[in-house]
Amino acid sequence: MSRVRVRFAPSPTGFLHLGGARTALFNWLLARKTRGTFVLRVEDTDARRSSQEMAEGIMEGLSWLGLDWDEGPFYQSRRLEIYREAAKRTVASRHAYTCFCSPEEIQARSAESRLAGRIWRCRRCRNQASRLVRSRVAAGESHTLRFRVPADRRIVFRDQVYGKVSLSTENIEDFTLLRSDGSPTYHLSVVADDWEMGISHVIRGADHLSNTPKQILLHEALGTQAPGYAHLPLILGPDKKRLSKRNGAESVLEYRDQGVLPMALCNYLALLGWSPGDDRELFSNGELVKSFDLDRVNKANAVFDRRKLDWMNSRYLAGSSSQDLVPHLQPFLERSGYPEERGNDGRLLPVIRLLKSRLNRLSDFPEMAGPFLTDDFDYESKAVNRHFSLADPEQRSRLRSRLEILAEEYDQLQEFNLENVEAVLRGAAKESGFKIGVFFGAVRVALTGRTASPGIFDVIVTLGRQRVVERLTRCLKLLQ
RNA sequence: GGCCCCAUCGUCUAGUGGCCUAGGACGCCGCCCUCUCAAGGCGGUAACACGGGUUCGACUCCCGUUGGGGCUACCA
Repeated sequence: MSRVRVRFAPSPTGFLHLGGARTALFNWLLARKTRGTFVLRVEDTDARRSSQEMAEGIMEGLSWLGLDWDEGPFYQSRRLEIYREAAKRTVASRHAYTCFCSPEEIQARSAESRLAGRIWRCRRCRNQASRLVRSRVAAGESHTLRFRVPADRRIVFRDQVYGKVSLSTENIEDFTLLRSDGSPTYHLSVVADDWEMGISHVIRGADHLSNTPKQILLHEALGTQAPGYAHLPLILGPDKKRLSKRNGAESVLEYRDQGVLPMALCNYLALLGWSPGDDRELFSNGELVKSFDLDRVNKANAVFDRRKLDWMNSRYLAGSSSQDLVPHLQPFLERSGYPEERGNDGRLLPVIRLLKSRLNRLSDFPEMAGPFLTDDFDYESKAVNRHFSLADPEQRSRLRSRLEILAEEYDQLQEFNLENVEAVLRGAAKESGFKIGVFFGAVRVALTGRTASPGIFDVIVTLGRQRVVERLTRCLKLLQ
């Protein structure tokens, strides 16, 4: 079997959205699984709509996801000679013809044909004598190059996902090869490049399924071998409509900025349209590569479900080592005003260890970690009201003195470890006469300002003796 | 409109003629664990779009209907 060479060929006219990322991922997975080559090609033949910024954004997205490419980026705008050469050959072999119709003219006539349920052909230009064509071109008349789609042929190809697909040429219009400015259009450049770059498998969205016969026709005309095709079902937004700006088609970098881990997104995307055939859902990068198989790709479109992504992300967060999370967490800490935590791993790591299993997104961390990173955190009024504002003055003073004693005990404690801390706190609760939940609740508020936190003993040990004593003492005045 | 493709719980999916009184996951609900909140464990809720065939037997094969998506550009 020949070497696998696949490509991801985004058009830099928009962001790398979920659909594009999934296409890139599947190409990458196949390349890595087969030890093949993953090529990045930027399809920027439409100069008007393409931009270098978009291209860079797409590459940033790919890099973030960990989808590294082996060759490229190749820009089609810098390979125009290849397409012009290919175009020339189609003219020489009479597979293409020069069309002098104006865009307006064509639009009107093709709309007309569509209404009649037919496909449009430019009968006028299709069979013009070549001498006349030459003189009109020489006279500077604006023109395009069109593919001469043969009459009444059935194009049949085998798609690795969809199986046998067939289409009659009666339903294929004479598509444009070269624009009036001489630049190639999509079909020409893909076909020329896929051949020139030795692409073995074209893996792309199913929106190209109907385009494939045109490209096969073009390969025929150029005398080149068509690659294998595998079309991927589309990813739909929550409303079951196609992904659009308002509907999940934002850049994947948005997910990064919202605190999604790249591996979590890859894992989630992999399961959109593909399944391993067993019950596994959480994959390491290596397992994904090993398990991936084009033959197990689904045909039906899939709806993107943010909640499942969040769940998966939370599993990755919980399963990551605290050390590995540090760099991912840094931007969120800085954004929340904890820039001093940079490089301060010694202080950060225990907090990550404590909180990582409760995070859904990286962005949840600063808020949750507040009481562990600074003394200047807020006491939730709800928490203070519920746990400190005891109506009974006797209870208030009892709680107050008990917390005061607790602070003293912690201050004096020999070794400030989990066992000792727990023993002391349980003892204090017992002595206080309050129910354990009530007493622990008060301590929790005193230490974190919240009603919810990790296990109180872990909180105490993570905060450390000094802060615990300080905070217990500090909150006494709330109980005056 | 024409052509192409698709169709299992709300969502992602397993299922390739009998193993299906349809399995897993997210979500949701309940219980357990428990100092709170998560996590975790256990249990529950919920689907073969519809109608015809084929067959001893259809979620699985065929046809149609309906629904959805795609293509129909000098966009990709």
